[in-house]
Amino acid sequence: MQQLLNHIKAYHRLGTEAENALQDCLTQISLNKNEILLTQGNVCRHLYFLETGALRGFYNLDGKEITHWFGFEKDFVTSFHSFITGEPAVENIQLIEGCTLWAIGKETLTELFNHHHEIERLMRIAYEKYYIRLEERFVNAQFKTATERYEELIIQSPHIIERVPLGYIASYLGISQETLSRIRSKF
Amino acid sequence: MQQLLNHIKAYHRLGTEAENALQDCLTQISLNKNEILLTQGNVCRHLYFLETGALRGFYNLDGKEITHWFGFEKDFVTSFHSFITGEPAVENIQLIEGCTLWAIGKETLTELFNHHHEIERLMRIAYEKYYIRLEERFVNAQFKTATERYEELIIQSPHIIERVPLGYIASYLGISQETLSRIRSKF
DNA sequence: TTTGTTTTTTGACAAATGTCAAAAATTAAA
DNA sequence: TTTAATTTTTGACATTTGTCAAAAAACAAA
Repeated sequence: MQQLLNHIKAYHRLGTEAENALQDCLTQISLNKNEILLTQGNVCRHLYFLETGALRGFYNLDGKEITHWFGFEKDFVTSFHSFITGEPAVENIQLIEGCTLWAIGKETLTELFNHHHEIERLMRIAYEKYYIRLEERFVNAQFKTATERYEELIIQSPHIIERVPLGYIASYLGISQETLSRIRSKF
Repeated sequence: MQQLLNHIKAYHRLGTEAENALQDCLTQISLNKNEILLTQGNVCRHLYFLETGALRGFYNLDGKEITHWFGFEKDFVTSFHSFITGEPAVENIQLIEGCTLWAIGKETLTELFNHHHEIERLMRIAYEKYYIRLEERFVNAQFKTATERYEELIIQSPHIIERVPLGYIASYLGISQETLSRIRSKF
C-alpha cells in the first residue's frame, strides 16, 4: 500500500488527511495470469491502480482480438470510455501476468473529489499526463511507418517487448503479426 | 462572453462566484483567417476557448504540413503537450477562418484552480471528455481503413468537410491528398 | 471577363502492409 | 522425456496506399 501511495505522489503530493481518506477507499485485488478484470458489454465502474503485474485492453474485430493498450505497474487502469460515460465497455481487460491492483468505485471517487480538492487535482494531473501520452501514440499511429513504430517501442518501452507475447504487440502497434515478425527479423 | 460561459456550463455548472472569477481572467482575442496563434518552438502558455471560427494544429514533416487536429466553436484549444509540460511546442496553430477566442494564461488558471475547486473540476471533466474523444480518434487511426475513416468523418463531423480545405482533411485522416480524392470520387 | 494562382483530380507505377497457408520454433502438458 | 498445443516465422500473392507528374477545376485578382 505504501508503495502505491508513493507512486501516486509522482502525480501530485497529497496531504496526510487526503492520503488517509484515499487509502480508506481503496480495495486490494489480486488476480492470476489470463484472468479477466472487465468483460465487454459491462459498465466499468471502477478505477484501478496497478501495483504489480501487466495487463491489456482488447476488443474483438472480425473474430480477432485487437489489443490496443497495455497497463504496467504504476498505471491507472480502467476502460476510460465506460468509466467516464457510464456506457457499457467495448473492450475487455485481461491479465498478462498475475497482478496486484487497488480498486476504487466511481461513486466513492466522486465523494473523495467532493471532500478533497487535492484528490481531484491529482486526478486532473493524471488526466493531463494520460492525455499527452495518448496524443503521442496517436501521432505515431497516424503518421509513422510500422518499422518506425516498432523502433520507437524498443527504445521507449522495452519492458513491453520483454513481457508481452508478440501477437499482442502487433495489434498494439496496429500491424499484423506477420509484418511484425518480418520487421523483427531485420534487426 | 455570455455565450462562452454557456458553452462552458456544458462541461460543469459553475457557481456565480467561480463564474465571475473565471470571467475576470479571460482575455478576448480576435484573429483573421490564416493568422498564426502559435508557432512551433515557442512554449504555449495559454489555454484558449474558441467562441467562433475554425483553426487547425499542424506540424512540419519532410517539408509537408501535417494537420493533426481541428478546433471549432466551443472547443478548448491549446498545444496540450506544450501547455502541460512547459516544453516548446512541436506544432503550429493557424486560423482556418476568422476567430473569436478567449485566452487564459497557465499561471492564472493555476491560481483559479487554487481558489476555486469548481474550476479545477470543470477542467478535470473537460480532460475526461477530450481523453475519450482522442481515444476514439486513435482507434480509428490505427485500426480502420482510409475509406472507413472518411465515411466516419462525413457522418460524425460533416462540418469539417464543409469548412476545411481537402488538403488539411487528408492529413487529418492520415492519408495523402490523392488517396482522399480517389475515395471521394467513389461516393 | 481574362489571366494567374491555388486546389483538386487523374494516371502510372512503386512501396508498404495484409492475408492465407504451411513450416518451424517454442512452450506447456502428460 | 515425449507429445501436444501454442506461438512465431516464412513464402507467395493480393490489396491498400503513397509518390510523382500532369491535367482539370475552382478560385482570386486585375
